[in-house]
Amino acid sequence: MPDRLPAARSAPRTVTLAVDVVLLTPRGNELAVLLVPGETGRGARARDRVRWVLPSDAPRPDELLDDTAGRVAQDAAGATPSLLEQAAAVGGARRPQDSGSNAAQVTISYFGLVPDDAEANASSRRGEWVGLSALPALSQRHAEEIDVAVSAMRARVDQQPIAFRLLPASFTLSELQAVYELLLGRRLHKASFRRSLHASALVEATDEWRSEGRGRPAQLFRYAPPRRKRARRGIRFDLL
Amino acid sequence: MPDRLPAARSAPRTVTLAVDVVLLTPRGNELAVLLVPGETGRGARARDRVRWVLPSDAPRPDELLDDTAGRVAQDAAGATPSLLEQAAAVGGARRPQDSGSNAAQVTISYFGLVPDDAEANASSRRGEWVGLSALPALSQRHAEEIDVAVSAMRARVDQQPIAFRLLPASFTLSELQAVYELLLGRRLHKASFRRSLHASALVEATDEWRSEGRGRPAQLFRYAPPRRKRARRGIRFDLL
DNA sequence: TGACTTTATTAGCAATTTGATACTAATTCG
DNA sequence: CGAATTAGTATCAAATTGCTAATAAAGTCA
Repeated sequence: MPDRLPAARSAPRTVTLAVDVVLLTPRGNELAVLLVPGETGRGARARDRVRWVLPSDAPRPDELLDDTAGRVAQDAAGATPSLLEQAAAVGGARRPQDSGSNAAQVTISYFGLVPDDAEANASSRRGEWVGLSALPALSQRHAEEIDVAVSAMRARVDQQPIAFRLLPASFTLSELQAVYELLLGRRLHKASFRRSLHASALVEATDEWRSEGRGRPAQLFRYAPPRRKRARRGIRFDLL
Repeated sequence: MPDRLPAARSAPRTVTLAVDVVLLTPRGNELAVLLVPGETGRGARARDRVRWVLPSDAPRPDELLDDTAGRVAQDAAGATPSLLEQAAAVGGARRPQDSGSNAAQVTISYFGLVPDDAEANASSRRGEWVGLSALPALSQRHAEEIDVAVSAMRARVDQQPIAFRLLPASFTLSELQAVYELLLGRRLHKASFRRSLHASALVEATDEWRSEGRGRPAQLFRYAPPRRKRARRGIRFDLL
């Protein structure tokens, strides 16, 4: 009944845009996220204790968002993430703490995975890997972004074969299971894990074995996705 | 080895921001998406046939992205969507076709669900509901957005109880199954559907029944989510 | 009214999948 | 050699699933 708004898009509004990246890597028994030192400000007020922030930058002219995320990740981790996907976009309203800027702030947040070995070779890493269970004080926004990123990653774990992105070309089944447990944050049943893995034919055995100190040597496998139609299952109400 | 980029975020860059909304509603045997007539331009070149576009607008000053999406949806559908979630953000690079604008374009795309009955009461709808199987010619970008939105919606179907958003407070189990089949785009087995639904205890029976023409009357149920821990299942390699 | 159609709901059952425990295999350590 | 350790399997009961069919409660129509 009240006046309708015009169909045409209103005049474009300018905002400042930031691309944040939540990089995750295996670290011992849990996932770690890459944090970089926050800006301490030119004034260098010494009493300000170091705050940690997520790697972030604005897109450069004519740079695609995905490319910005890749650049931010490469710059911060000193390595190319083996997976980098968009997690969310937040904001719109003006942020009061953005003193000096009158524009609203929009943040596009990405999550990425960095394999262990890529990290080891990183010659130019900025920031530190911090275990998820021992995060320092972060801004509310960054803490939420990490939560959202981890959730988005976990939601993709059994939709896409992202676990293999954290492993080298050949790996043992125990390593694969450990990656899954790390990504999901819970233990998995060994026999069931191997049974469904074999049934899926996602991996193929190589003729190599690796002896890792004590215990029986493990056979090495490689990721070899079959090209078949995915079977459709019933609804999973138990996930609701 | 090469010079590292400075840690500090580079100077904020302004972009124009658009929020697109992919609204979906049940329509007979399939889902329909809400399209609005495209801008024909001031010059009104008559030979330009009407093109359809997704409802879209730029955020207003100090408006959160989610609020922008809600406003665009309300304005286009004449009703409030019962679900509205962010699907993706794309862009970054300058779009050549944006003549007159030098800024890059970023689009945040949302998907939403509009129940049948809300739609019926819509007094001020703009645009038309078009079945997904009979979409008119759309821009590449809008066609992709619809695909992404439908995929994002389907990915959430068995993660969140979004199916109930398309139904009134009480409904028959056949209606519920029909909604699921519509959302997922495939048929479901009746007995299995009811069995797992009952096992989940997501719905509770009312003492009402509805007679819908011929056939045995169906009992009405209401959505009554239990507050319990979700059971964790094994990995689903068969989805990869 | 009474047979027939239609839709809802439930039973029964075979096949598959899952979770748990235990068992065998191959290696290092002492 | 024997204990400890890690890898990989076997076995089995319980739970889940897909399917067919039975039963229930209406309408339709001769």
